[in-house]
Amino acid sequence: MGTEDGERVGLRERKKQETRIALSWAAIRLAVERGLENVRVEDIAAEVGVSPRTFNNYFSSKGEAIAARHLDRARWIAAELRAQPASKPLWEAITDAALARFALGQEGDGKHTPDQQWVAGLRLMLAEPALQGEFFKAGAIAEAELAAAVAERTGTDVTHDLYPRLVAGAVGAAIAVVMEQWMRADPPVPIMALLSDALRQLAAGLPVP
Amino acid sequence: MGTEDGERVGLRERKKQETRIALSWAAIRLAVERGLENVRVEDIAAEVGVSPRTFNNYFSSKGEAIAARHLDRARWIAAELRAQPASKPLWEAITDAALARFALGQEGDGKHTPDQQWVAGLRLMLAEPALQGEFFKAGAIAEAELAAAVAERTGTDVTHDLYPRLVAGAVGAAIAVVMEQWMRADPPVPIMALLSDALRQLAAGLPVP
DNA sequence: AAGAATTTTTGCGTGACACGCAAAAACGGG
DNA sequence: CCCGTTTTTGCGTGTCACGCAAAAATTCTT
Repeated sequence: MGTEDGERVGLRERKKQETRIALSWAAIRLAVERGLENVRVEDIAAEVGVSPRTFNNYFSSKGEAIAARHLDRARWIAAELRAQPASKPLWEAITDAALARFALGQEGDGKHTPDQQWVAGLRLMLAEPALQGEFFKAGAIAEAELAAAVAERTGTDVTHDLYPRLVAGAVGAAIAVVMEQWMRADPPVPIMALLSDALRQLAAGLPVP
Repeated sequence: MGTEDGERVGLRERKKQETRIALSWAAIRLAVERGLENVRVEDIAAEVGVSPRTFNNYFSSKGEAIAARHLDRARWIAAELRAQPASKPLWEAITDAALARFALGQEGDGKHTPDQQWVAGLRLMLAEPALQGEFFKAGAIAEAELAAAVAERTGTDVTHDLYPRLVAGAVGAAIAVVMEQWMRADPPVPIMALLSDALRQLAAGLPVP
């Protein structure tokens, strides 16, 4: 066991992550192009230049592969919260953390969003019933990590106290609602505005408007 | 078409609902007893006295069958909210509606809970990764109905306003957290207490305790 | 009440999938 | 440059979801 914990990225791990991500993106791209039903596992594997059997070494289903990108992205929110200065009040920190993760796709100029692919994937996951389960499951995993981060920050206990998971759940729900709303806003509205608005309402106790 | 809208329950629909529910319960019971992996669709169908093919006329997967009971139960919360007097403030109405739906399994006497089966199913759905997706999906459907009820009551618009879905999402998350906490509370704690506490915290803006 | 018209159930066939297992290939370290 | 470990791959198997059309059941019509 040569290196300690600090440098855990063996050149091998790196490679694995790369194919993992490549498989995930390939799955999304193909599903968006031809529709989920017209994509076989075989196609995804071929796209990445890997055997069909190998696909199942990374993901146990098409849906999991597609949701993987969403999961990774959602995980980062918890990490971002931990990175916030401890002095910042909780809700402010949460808002900043969430906003930091969504600083994308909001410029209206000619610049084509690089995450257009991700948005398409999101739209797909919300539309296809076969994917919705995986989508929510990913959200739940991210919420668990967020709950841990909240517990850390507030000095509460994830297993005994309701509070951290309550916060994580509410925030997760808010993000989900915001993303959905943002995707079908006909006169496009900046996602940051929606998000900070939603979180503000949450922290205000969701009073009847 | 003889009867109006009032009596829409044809004797036929009734029968369908019955087999649907029977299939669902059978799926839960078998999965709880032997573990999900050791239950084939064939077994569930046999249990109800119906052909395997018919099972798939009702549910498109084992998971969906198991989650069906949860879905039905969750749906009732929206209905219960609509039944609350319009004069009651929103959060009070929501709390009462939710509590009404969970007035079960909380007596500590020798009486064996009739919903023990349901609790076992719930535990199963949270434990088995293959079921979690369906579980959350059911929650999302119920949340959508709850959002509609909230919109009705508050005079907001489900499609344009963030508010009703925000409330529904937060309440859904709270219920999920409460159920999870309740199921693994070692000194059993009444679910009603947990639930009203969680909702109170929500309505208070989730201040750091 | 008997036949007609729906609706539901069923059987069969098909395409796809997830996964266990063991051989083969790739890779990293000494 | 060879050895041990990890990863990839091929193959076989059991399960599953679903389309389709015949058969059975149930409701409606007159």
